Parts: sequence; structure tokens; C-alpha cells
Amino acid sequence: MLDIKQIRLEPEKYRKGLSAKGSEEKLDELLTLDGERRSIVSEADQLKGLRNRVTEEIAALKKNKQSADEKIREMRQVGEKIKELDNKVKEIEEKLMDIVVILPNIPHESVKIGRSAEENEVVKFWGEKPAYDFPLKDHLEIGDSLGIIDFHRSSKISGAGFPMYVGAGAKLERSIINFMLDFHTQKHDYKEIFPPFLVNRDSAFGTGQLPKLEEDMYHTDEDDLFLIPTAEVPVTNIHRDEILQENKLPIKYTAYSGCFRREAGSYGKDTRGLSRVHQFNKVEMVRFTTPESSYIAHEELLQDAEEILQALKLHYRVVSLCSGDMSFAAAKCYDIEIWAPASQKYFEVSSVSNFEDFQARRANIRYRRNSDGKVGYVHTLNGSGVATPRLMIALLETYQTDEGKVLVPEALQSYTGFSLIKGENG
RNA sequence: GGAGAGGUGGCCGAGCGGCUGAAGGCAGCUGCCUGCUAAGCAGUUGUACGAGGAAUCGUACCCCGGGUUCGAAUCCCGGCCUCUCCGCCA
Repeated sequence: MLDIKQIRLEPEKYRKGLSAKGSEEKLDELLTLDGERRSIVSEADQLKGLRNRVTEEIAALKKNKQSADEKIREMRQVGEKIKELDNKVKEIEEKLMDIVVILPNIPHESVKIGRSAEENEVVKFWGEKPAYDFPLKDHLEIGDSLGIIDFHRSSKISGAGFPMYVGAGAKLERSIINFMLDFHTQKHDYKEIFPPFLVNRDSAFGTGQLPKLEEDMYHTDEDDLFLIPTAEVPVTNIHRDEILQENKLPIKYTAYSGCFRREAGSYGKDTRGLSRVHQFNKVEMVRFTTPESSYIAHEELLQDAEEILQALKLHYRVVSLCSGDMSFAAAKCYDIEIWAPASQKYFEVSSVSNFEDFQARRANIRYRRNSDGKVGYVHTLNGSGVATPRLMIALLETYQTDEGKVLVPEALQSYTGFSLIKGENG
């Protein structure tokens, strides 16, 4: 959520920022409403001040057993006027909130202005596209022929987009998750969290999923809970409505969760196999920092995610998103895209974002500064470290052998207990 | 799901419809004092919105939302949450 006071002080900065994200049209209405609100609040405050003073006088008169009827009659009218003004304020504030909650964050100054993914910039390559001297199978053929991913039966059970891993495939998936959690907790000192997978409205609002992205989430009507699209939601909300001590910062959490996405509006895109699914596994990293250190933390977070792919020796590139391709809440975002040699494509496996104080405002996450004891909003960041389905695509396609089997990357072997997937089909 | 208890400041905890932004304690900060440590004495310490260059001032906030009243932490109604007991259950 943006700060109305800041918008009032620097309207042109926000006009520019919002237009870079393609949503500046509500700004003037917002400023008008804000002005109205302030003048009515001030009028109401004056009347309340009057009432408070006279009310004391009434109390004094009554104490002395004198008549206060005259003043009581006056205050009855003042009270009605106050109620009227308060109602007007409430009405305006509702309109104001309706606008503020759908305004996206504005991009950081280092972010390129652009309209869509075509204008993103590749900022880094790691490793190289591997070469093969035999015809490659894509991950679907591999999963099917080895019997380690069963899409046919899972669609019977749940529908399209709900992958089911079997035998060595299931073990591999679980090993990847454990490997990543251990990596982050042991190498980079993240604290492990195992969060709830269903969250309430306040939590979904806090990280920015609500109100704009409601239709992208699965919802349970009976209890009004949302299935989480990412562990970012519960983990960021751990500190909702809290004031943290500055010396507790930075806070670094990592969490495994199932992720559930309706993917409404993306029908027909990437529908094959594991590239776009309704349920998947992901290990997420979340950080809470001071405003001064969030951009350093952002670079570190990117590196923490990259190191997972480096440990697995998988070729990838890093993309810096342009303003128009960034998500609602982000001020700056890197995507990590992994190379899948049979599909001949880079797949996004991680999104590393700095939200600055945008989520902190929504979720009311603050910290008390050591220097002057004042409170301010923290900065929140998160990055996937990483999502498994597309990692699985790259892994199966990269490590396949000419016999149609799959080698297990060395870093995972102590988790899987095997070094070659020979398949479940005998 | 049924029955009961309760939600007050960083924490614990008191609170008669007006003198309560809120007693008292703990913790923190400042000063004094004591050779050190511990203790002691005095003072001080919430958040948000608005006005002003600033010191400061006004308003709101005792889980949330309504209501009664000249006036609500305190009374009434609705909701949420926590705890205890019973039931059900992996």
C-alpha cells in the first residue's frame, strides 16, 4: 500500500511511478478525496474539542448541584453534527481505501521502464547450454517412460494441473525440497518455518493478493480461508501488527509449502506437463530488513537462490524485470530462468523481489529504531529458492542419458540414496 | 459441535458512566547517590491522524463493529480471537 501522505507531498513522483506500472488514472481522484477528508476531519475535531470542554463543565455543574440543562441541550445538537461529519469522513475513507488498495507499488529508480516481458533485461548467464550426441526426450516423455510422474491418474483424481510423482520421482521431489531447506538454513542462516497452508483474509491482504488477485486463489467458502499461492503469504504475515526491535533485524526465514494457484486467465498457455500447474511445491525465502539495507539484501537473496542451481549444476540466466512486467507489490524484481535442453526454453523457477514498505504498510509490520526509539515500517523481500516443477523439468531433461534414464545430481544423492533413476516400469 | 471464563500500554495487572491516555508493578531511559556489584532516591517513557518552521497544540485509540448518553475502557447488541471442560477425530 502506498502512503497517501507521501503522494500528497510528491504527486508527480507517484504519477510517474504509477504510469510506469500502467495504473496512474486514479491518482487525481485520490488527491481530491484526501483533501476533502482532511477538511472535514478538521471541522469534526474542532466540534469534538468543544464537546469535551463543555462536557467537563457539565460535570462540574452537576457536582455543585446546579442545572446543566441548557448546555446539555446545546451539546445534543453538537453531537448530532459530529455524528454527521464522522459519517461523511467514513464514507470518504472507504472510497479512498478502495483506490489505495488497488494501486500497485511504484518501481525503484534502478528499474527499467517498460510495458511487458519483451523489455526485460537479461543481466547474467551462469553455466552453458549442455550438448548431447543423442536425441533428447522432453520431461513429459521421461516422466512417463520411467513411470515417475503420473499425469493420467492425477487428472483422474483431481483434474489437469495436479502432478503426481511416483516411486523414484516422489523420492526425488522430496529430496529436492529437503536439500534446499538444508542449504538455506545451514549455509545462509535462514530460520526454517513450516507454515499453515490456508490463510485468512487479513493475511492475503497483507502481502497484496487481495483484493486484486482474489480470483487467482482457491477459496474455502465455509470458513473464508484461502489456499496459499506461495509460502510468502503466511511467512510474511508472521509479524503482521508487530513492532520489531531494530537489533532483531534482519530476520531471515525459509519455508517449504505446497502452493495452490487457480491460474485463471492463463488457459492455453504452457499447458503441457509441469510448466504450469495448480499445485506445486516450493521453498521460499523471506526477509525483513531496515529500509537502508533492503537493496543489499535483495542482491543477497538473488545469490542465495542462484546457489541452489549452481549446486545442482544447472544452466540458468537472471532477468531484471521492467516496470510493466513486475508484480503488483514489487518495487524491484529479478527472475531466475532455468534452461531445459529438450524443450529448448528457459523456465522461470524463482522470482526475487523487494517490496520496500509496500507489504509492511498493508500488514502493519514496523520496527523500533535503535538510534531514536521511533517506529517505522520495515522492508520485506522474498525469493523462491526455488519452485520445484520447472526445476524438475530442467533436471530431468539436462541429466537424461542415451538409455532414457536420469542421473541424479551429486548434491542430491545423499538425499535420494540413489544416483541413477532407472524407472518404475521395470 | 456443546458448556463456561476472558480479551486494558513493551510485559504483568487495577479500573465507581465524568477528576483515566489510563492506578500499581516490571522493563527501558535521564539525573543524583553509593569505592565496585546489588540496592536506593527523583524524574521520564504509547500509536495514528490533523494544524504549525519549531517548541507545541487539537482529535482519536483500553480486541473489532454498531448502539444508549451532554459524556463510554466502564452500560447494551453483534462479531472475532484465546483459554478450560465435554464430544468428535488423524
